[in-house]
Amino acid sequence: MELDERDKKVLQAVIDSYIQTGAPVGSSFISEKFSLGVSPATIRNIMAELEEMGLLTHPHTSAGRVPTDKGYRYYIDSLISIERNTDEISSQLQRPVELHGGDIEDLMEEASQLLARLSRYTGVVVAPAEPESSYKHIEFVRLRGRQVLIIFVTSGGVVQNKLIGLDETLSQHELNAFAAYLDQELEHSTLADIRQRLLERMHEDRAAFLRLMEETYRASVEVREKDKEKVYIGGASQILENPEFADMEKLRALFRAFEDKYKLLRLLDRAVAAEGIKVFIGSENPFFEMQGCSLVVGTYKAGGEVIGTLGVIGPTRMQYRQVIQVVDYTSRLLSRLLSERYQRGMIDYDER
Amino acid sequence: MELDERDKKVLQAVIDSYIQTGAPVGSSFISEKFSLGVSPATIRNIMAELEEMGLLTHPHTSAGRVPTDKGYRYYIDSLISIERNTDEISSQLQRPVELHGGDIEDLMEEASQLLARLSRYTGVVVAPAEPESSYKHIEFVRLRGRQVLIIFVTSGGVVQNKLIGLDETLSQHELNAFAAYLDQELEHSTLADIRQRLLERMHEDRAAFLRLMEETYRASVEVREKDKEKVYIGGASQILENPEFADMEKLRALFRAFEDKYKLLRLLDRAVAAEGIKVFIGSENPFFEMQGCSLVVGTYKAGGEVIGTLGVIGPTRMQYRQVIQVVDYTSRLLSRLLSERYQRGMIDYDER
DNA sequence: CTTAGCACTCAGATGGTTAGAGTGCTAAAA
DNA sequence: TTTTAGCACTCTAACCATCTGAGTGCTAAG
Repeated sequence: MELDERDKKVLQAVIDSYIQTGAPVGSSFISEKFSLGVSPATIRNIMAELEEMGLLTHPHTSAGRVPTDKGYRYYIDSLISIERNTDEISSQLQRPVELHGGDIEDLMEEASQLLARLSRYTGVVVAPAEPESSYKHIEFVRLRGRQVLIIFVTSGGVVQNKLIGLDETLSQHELNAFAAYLDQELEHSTLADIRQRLLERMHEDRAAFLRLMEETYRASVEVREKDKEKVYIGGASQILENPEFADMEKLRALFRAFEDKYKLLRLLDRAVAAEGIKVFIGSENPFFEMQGCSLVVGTYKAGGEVIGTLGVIGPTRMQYRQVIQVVDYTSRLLSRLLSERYQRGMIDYDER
Repeated sequence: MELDERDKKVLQAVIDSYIQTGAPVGSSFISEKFSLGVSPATIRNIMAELEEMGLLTHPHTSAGRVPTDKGYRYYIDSLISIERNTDEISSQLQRPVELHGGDIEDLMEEASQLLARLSRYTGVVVAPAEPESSYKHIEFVRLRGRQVLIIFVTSGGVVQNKLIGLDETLSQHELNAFAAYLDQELEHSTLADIRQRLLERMHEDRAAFLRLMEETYRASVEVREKDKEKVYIGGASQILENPEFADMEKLRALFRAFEDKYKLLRLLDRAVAAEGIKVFIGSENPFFEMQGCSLVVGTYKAGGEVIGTLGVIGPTRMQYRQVIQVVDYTSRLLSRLLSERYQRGMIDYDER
């Protein structure tokens, strides 16, 4: 695909205009608004070339040109230069953004909403994966009656809790003893190990604690599941502002996709590999069979390590330049906050 | 408002038909399909009366009749008899529904999705309020480096956790001692008391624990906030299936309302007072300024006490009879599960 | 290689006509 | 007095024809 300078300029002009207005772009429009110093006729010739290469299309004979997915791809890969300039975004905000979620869940929720607010599309954040978490601590708290609260803590700081009712009364003392026993038995085990060992123990141990073990086992399973599932979506309603979603069929498909968190997750996770920001355009993505939708994904880190992904979903006709900046900005912001929070006292982060 | 038997039958016929088809109902249609033994002309006269009373309207001169909000109100209050018959719903399901969420959050999420699935509209569940929770237990777990996990447990079994980084290293031993100290100090205090006392102590105590106290204080504040906020919405996309939401403006307003959880919460909470099932039609509700939307709300209980609300949001033209049954069914189901879960060993619930 | 000129195409707007559904009213029938 | 048949009237939605304008593609001249 060899485009000379002028071809590139025309392609860029068409895509920029189309992103702006949403209407097919005609040759005379380009010739007038962009000072390329050539007549509409020449522009037409170039457009015809670009169409031949599959970068533009025609809705119908007498309409202007519209970018294809391939066109957007080229646009993003070669034409726009993204300024990694957080200042530009910061200055758009009346006051510096603050995320202050008390716990991680709140923080993720807020981050997804921030993405939505800044981009005017829909924000998505996938909670940190906890791949190598191991056993840290268990606690049984006796509440009124025979209720016992199981609190299961992993080395990564993930807490799974579960309220159960026992068939017989156990004192707090007995519970503590049993917790201490488990702490000792399971120290440093991985989640998989824990499950294995608990199963073994359940065949030997006293009946009184059987139920506790059983439930601890379940809690350990749920740690994994819970973590896997968490996808935060912010500003889903914003996407309705875009005229491209006037079509009910499309809209329904999109919202169903939002509800199918598992698919979204797989989609977002593909971006984890690389550290930069990735853009998936329209049909490019096999997991998200949504025509007309693009996705801008980035990652966030804590303590120098990539631990999760976040991004923006919008129509293919998206303000890519701005959105890429927004994702970049938010990913840095979130990374900084997480690092501050987790590592205070260990590492000094001073990139404010 | 005195309607004789025949008037009522006509009103019911009109509303039933309209709910079914979504199209304005004409006099001849009623006369034919419902065996009232009168001619269309008579039906027309009756319809005119009903219109005068504000129970029906006219989209335009030559169209059939459509119920007004007032009409629906009358319909629900006086015309439909709801069979509290869970069998009818159960038999609609291929297999009995099961909710099996590991923790409460999962359970609520599943319940909202169940509501949506059964009703074909959108399900909403408000998490149990924890009005009178008091202090139960605190735990500090040392993770790697200077990270400490604070686990704050209330008497109701709500767990708030928070990961912090300290400026200096404290041993697990020291942490335990401090936790024991707090356990003793704060035993049986209400949340408000705790905050009060922590603030007092923070002026006296050793600097080393100051940070811990501070964060414990914050955690106690967040328990409250976290609880307040949780609204689970299931099947929001389902509402798109209804033709009445083809109007983008309406749709946007609705989805924005879904995102404004706080408002939803206030709306749902109004239903807590009474135990039965309530229906809010269209404009009847001041908090939810949505024309064209109705809400069917119920409550759920644990151990005989009402602890939360749940409901279905759909268009005013809603299958009320079915939805009321669905809400009733789900509320019983959820109540039973919660009771089993919380109270196992204390009370025997055997209404399966 | 560029550009002016021109015929051609097609979507979308405009407007008039028609068919059909359903009403309200009146006067006759029960 | 109530019900009903009959009929004129109203309004929507669908259909069709027409028109306009935007924008193209092609050709031939610059």
